[in-house]
Amino acid sequence: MIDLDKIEPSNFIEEEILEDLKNGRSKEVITRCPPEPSGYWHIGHCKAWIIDFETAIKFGGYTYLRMDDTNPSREQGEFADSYMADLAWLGYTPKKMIFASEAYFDKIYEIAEEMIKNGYAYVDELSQEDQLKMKGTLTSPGVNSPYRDRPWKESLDLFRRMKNGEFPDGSLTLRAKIDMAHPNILMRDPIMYKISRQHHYKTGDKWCIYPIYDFAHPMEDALEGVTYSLCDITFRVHRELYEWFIEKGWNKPFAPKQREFSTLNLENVLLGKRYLKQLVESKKVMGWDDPRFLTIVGMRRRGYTAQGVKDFIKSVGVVPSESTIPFSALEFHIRNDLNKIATRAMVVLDPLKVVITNYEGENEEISIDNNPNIENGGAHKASFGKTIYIEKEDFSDNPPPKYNRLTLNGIVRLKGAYIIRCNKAIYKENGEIDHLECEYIKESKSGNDTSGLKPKGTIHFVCEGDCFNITIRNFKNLTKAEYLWPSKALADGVSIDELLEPNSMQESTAIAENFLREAKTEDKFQFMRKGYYTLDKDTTENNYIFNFTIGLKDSFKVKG
RNA sequence: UGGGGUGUCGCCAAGCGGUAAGGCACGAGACUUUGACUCUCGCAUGCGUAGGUUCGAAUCCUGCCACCCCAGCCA
Repeated sequence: MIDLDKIEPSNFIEEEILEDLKNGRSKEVITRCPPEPSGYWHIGHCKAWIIDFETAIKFGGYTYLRMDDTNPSREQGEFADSYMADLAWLGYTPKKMIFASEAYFDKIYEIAEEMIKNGYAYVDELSQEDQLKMKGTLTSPGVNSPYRDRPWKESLDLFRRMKNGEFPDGSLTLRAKIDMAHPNILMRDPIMYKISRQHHYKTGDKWCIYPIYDFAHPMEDALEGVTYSLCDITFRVHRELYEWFIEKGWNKPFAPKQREFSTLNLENVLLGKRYLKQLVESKKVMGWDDPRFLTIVGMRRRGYTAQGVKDFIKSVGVVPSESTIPFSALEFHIRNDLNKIATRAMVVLDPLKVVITNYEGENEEISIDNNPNIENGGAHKASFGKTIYIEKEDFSDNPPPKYNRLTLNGIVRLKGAYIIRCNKAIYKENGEIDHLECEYIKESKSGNDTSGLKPKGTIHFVCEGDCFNITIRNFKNLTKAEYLWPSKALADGVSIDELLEPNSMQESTAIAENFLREAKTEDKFQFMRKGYYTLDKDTTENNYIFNFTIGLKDSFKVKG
């Protein structure tokens, strides 16, 4: 049993729940994660699901995964499995996976009949256009339908015949009898059931009438025993209707509560389903799991961690007010988590050959810590020898101020190995550097340094004979930085080609220490001094592909 | 013009009548065999605005202003 006195509510919803629990309004916290199975989840959905699960967990309750599949024209069954996988990745296990259609259609229908008998609902014969005309406007009241006050027996008979398929699609509707002059337009006799002969992926052709969200959702919540139905702020105005249906349609001592929080708005991120779909279908990206997408599968392939995503969502907070989050806030949490878990490795992205002139014989073994931030994090073997490669940018024959790397006649430490001094740069005919000639300081071996030398910098390297070529997929933001709101830009008429950042994915080759051959798909690494990378699923034995996840912070600034 | 929601640092966000937490970003410095990490310091006389109540107001009251959402047989 949870000790209520020990719970610290972290937002306004939790405060209310705690209060309910303490005064007996609620006995337990049961939430639901109700996707409409019609597309892939993205980081925006994550916020809602994380709140659903975390809220329940905090109070010792649980969460159902409920497919909100009341509209046969939109849903496809193929997504259900992907949702389970996405939740598993986020680290959540639903109490049960439920298909609303399968589990509740019969009961919701019975409730509708009861409501007709109690005078709370009627069958309307008005066309969709006429209903719209009589709805009124934001500032003027609506007009009652001529069928509004027909005897309940007549409505019940018509409703049953609707169900039996006696009327064409769209000809009749079941409407809630509330108030056509209500200031909240949603309360002006909203539709509860429509006639639609579309094939449903789950219930097949069993039904030709389908309940509308506003009626179906509160009934599903109630039937399921959900105590807190958490949703985004869009539904704030629906709350009044939700409560009306609970009162008139459910009317039992227990009643679920709907509470709302604001949606997640991330700058520079394209999330609209139709736009992503367009990019996938036109092959401008690799698929729904393209690492440039912030779909869950995309983030996963990019190398983001579930923990990082969760930390980010939690940092944003649960409030009812709209907010806009800069992308750097997400990056901070991803980097932060990766720093804790990623294995360090040495990879040279842009190689410059270095010959150690005073080194003779076989390569020798050196040791690289897997992660200096983890106590007893272990280490792996690498090599040092006659020929090595360093980054081109780690050498300069004309160094800017405060340059801590290798210079002509300067010294630098090779990570995990020796201090070297550069004696000579050999140039090609075109003036570019071809390779360097350096000497190593024998008594400066890592962990055993008696040289007394104090180089200002440490650089990474790989050793010939103990390395292999890998493919790097470099990513930039999918859309141009000047479009803070990509979806809005598209809606405003900006073309997709104008919006897209050119060459946001580019492949290159790099040289990696042999240790990386052991990498498995989705393993996460920090290529020291460069950034975080993860092994892509496209990897083959002869072609290791690493996706660039995110760079390290870099406070070195070259002036001028 | 009706109804609902929201306004606290560049961006999030605590605050719930006792004198503005924290994080991101940014800047300065220390440390460092990753220019990472870590650490230290700086960063709102001010809480949309105008009044009022109070010994005391971001918090209570009143008026005004700004922004967002709502008229699918979508969710």
